[in-house]
Amino acid sequence: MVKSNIRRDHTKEEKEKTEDTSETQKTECPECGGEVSQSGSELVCDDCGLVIEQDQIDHGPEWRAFGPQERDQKSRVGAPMDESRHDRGLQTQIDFRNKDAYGRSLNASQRQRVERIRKWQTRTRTKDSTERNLQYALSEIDRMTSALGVQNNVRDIASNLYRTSLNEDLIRGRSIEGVATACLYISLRQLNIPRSLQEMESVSRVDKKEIARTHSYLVKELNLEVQPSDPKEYVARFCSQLDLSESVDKKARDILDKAEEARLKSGRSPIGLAAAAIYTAALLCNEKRTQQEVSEVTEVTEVTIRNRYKEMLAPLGIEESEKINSQ
DNA sequence: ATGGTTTTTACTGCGTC
DNA sequence: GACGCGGTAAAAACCAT
Repeated sequence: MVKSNIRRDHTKEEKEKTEDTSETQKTECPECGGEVSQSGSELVCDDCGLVIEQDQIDHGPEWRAFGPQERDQKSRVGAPMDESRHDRGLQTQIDFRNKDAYGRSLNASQRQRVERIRKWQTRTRTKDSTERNLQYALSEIDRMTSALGVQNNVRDIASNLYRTSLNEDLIRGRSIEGVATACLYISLRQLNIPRSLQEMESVSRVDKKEIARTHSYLVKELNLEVQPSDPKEYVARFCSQLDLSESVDKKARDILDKAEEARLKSGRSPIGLAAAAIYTAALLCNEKRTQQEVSEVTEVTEVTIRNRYKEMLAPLGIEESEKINSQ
């Protein structure tokens, strides 16, 4: 039901206020420019009678309540679904106590009955291999997210992704671990908090290669959009791992911006670029870290850092002399 | 499969502390 | 002599064809 009855006799300001919250923003008639008002489920021009909109969608509940208790009774919302549970946290729980709703103990036959129901409840909760698969995968995703120390929303997105790949029958012939890790990897990328394949490998039970393979497979099969990660997304994390100050962090981002202008990014690994930028930035800020130290936390070889660093020096023209001074 | 590009591995030489 | 760093060649990985 549309709240037309309230509309009619409102003063102008109040009318505008209510219109803001509703889905219609039109205040004047497109034909004659006259004032528009709500009539039943239609939006009608007061002057010419033109029906501007009909069959509007009411986003409110379809029931009516005449008091708080009634509202509580009729409301059907409850705890949110939890994507990280194999049944989204919607399973039925049967109390372990042998008491009825009033707290009285059950008699022998009732107790037997309840025990039988309870037994089947736990048996059917994870009813087939699919559900067991899901349960295992989700617990793995959970384990890996906490091992990586990222927020729980990542876990939910990864869980959801795993669920859809399971529904699409993409797991067949692949390890549950591999797919679970790939899902997590993709989710992290989508949320712009990327982790390198090495980092994924360190928390997963499968090797880098399989993660990468499964990742590209999932991306292809599910038509996901996973754009290459931005080197800047790694900077903050690596900087703090290296105990570098804010200014280095900022400098490294500047360097990456300049590197982008100089078209140095294409084809190069984002992490390699980030590593070199951090190395250079630390050098310029007199908080020097050795190539080896940077290499250790970024898991990029010193050779790559050197090569990127060398390339970056040219576009940073001014910086080169500075660098020579500091040495 | 293949060829081109990038990264890694492994090693050497140079200068500095 | 250990260390940081720059360089190199070859292997491995990666990518598009």
